[in-house]
Parts: sequence; C-alpha cells; structure tokens
Amino acid sequence: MPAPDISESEWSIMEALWERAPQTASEVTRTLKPTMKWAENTVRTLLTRLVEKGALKTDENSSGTRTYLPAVKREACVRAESDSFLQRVFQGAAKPLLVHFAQNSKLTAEEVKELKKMLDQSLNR
Amino acid sequence: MPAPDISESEWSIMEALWERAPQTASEVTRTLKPTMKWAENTVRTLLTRLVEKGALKTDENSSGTRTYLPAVKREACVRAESDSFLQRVFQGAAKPLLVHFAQNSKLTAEEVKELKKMLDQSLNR
DNA sequence: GTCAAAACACTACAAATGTAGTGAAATAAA
DNA sequence: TTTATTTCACTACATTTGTAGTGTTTTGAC
Repeated sequence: MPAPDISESEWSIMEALWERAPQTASEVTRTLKPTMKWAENTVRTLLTRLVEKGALKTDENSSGTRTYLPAVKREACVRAESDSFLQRVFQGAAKPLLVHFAQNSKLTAEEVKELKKMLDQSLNR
Repeated sequence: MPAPDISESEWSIMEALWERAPQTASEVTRTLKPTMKWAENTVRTLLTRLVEKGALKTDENSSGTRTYLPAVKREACVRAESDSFLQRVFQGAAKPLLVHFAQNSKLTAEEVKELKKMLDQSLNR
C-alpha cells in the first residue's frame, strides 16, 4: 500500500473527504462548489479515479446511495508528496528547503518559537 | 514572464543547465547520462519543449551547433513550485509545512543553528 | 568530392490529467 | 403508475508528460 499518486484536482477531493467522511458524490460536489466550480460529473470522474488508484474506498449506504471515504491517511500522502517535492526541487536537501520557506513566510512570533523548539527536538532524535 | 510550468523530467534538464550553460544537446545528454538513462532524442525533445515554454533560450554557437541556456532563473522556478506545493499539500499554511520538514529531516546541529537564526530574522522584516 | 557520424526537425504514441456530456437506472413525487 | 429528478456508469476529448524512432541535413575525416 504505497501512497498513490494524487493529482492536483484530486487533492481537492481528498481534502474534502479527509475533512469529513463518508460523503456521497453530490455532497462532495456541494462541499467543493464554492472553491472549485466543477460540474458534478467532474467530481464523479475524480472520485472514480481515486477509487481505482486505491486512494478512496466506496460503499453503498443504507439508502442505496454510494458513499466515499479515504483509504489512505492524509499523513502518508503528505509524506509522499513532500518527499517527491524535496527531491525534485531541492535535490533532496532539506536545509535549503527550510531556508526557503522560513524566508518566504510571514510567521508570527509564536510560530517561530514553536518551530525553534521543533528544530531542537529534531536533533536528539 | 511568469515562471513556466516545468515537469519532473524537465527539471533534470533545467538543473543541468542552471549548473552549467550554455550546453549543446549532446553535452546535456552526457551530463545526465549517469543519472537518467535517456536516449539523446529524449533529451532533445525535452529541450525543445522547454524552449517552447520559454524556460530555455537557444543559440547557434560559432561552429553552427545549437546550444541551450536558461531563460528563467532557478530562484523564480523554485519559488513558483514551492508556492504551488504549499497550496496543494498544506493549503497555504507555512507552519505545518515547516513542522513537517523539520521533523522528517536529519539536520546537523550546525544546520539547526542556522535555521533558528533565519527564523528570528524572518520576524523583524 | 564521398561517406560515415552527428545534429536536428518531425512524427509517434501511450498514460495521466482536466473537464465534462450522454444515456440508462433507480427513486421520489404526484 | 407516469413523470421528474437524482445517481451513476460509460464515453469523450484536448493537453501534458514520458520516452523515443525516422529521416533529412550538416559536417568532419579521408
């Protein structure tokens, strides 16, 4: 069960279902309506593809309608995407990546404090 | 000149040319030969596509052979890719991203020190 | 000048992605 | 039960990506 490849459009679907599951196709459509202006059939196609990829599972609910839910954990997908991004853009070097995002993000003092703590912890581990 | 979309294979080509430019198609092929085992024509196709996208420029060199060189700065592409990744996988929230990479990278004490400094600097700016 | 080697322009073609449309089947409403 | 609505399975189709092959044109080596 290696985390499947999830394309950009597909991520939106996954997020909706990681957020709340199970949902029917029309529920997902309504959930995403404000952000993405997709036809319902587009959402259905993406749902089907994600099931084929093994990223989602599907079920008939009591009333006979099909519902969808994640088959892979968000964490696993985030990890896979992150690794691939790290390789592709930063050639696997975490420090430059961290530098980039540290420099380009507006963080609050609070967040900076937390991050510094995390960094320290990452050392003796 | 918004940074063009550069696919995974294309990144390898770009890296070679950001590293050293200009290079002819065969030079790029030789440069990448150890890593990617691509036919020379594959490299040529990618070079052509990158020129079409505006990511590379091309020139006849004195001896009549065509040479390639970057038309966009690595920094700009890194930024574009990073932004899109940040949106897609972390919904635009830099802190979780930084937490993720801080936790999943083995950094040296030295690197941690530098990063903490960067974080501090990112504050008063 | 002839011929092999290198360079290049075109073409190829399958898989993945984005984005639906069509038509049948099931369900709810009248 | 006839009809309108919803759900779904299939099909569609243009782009992008990965990965070359073919065939022509140059060019460098005799």
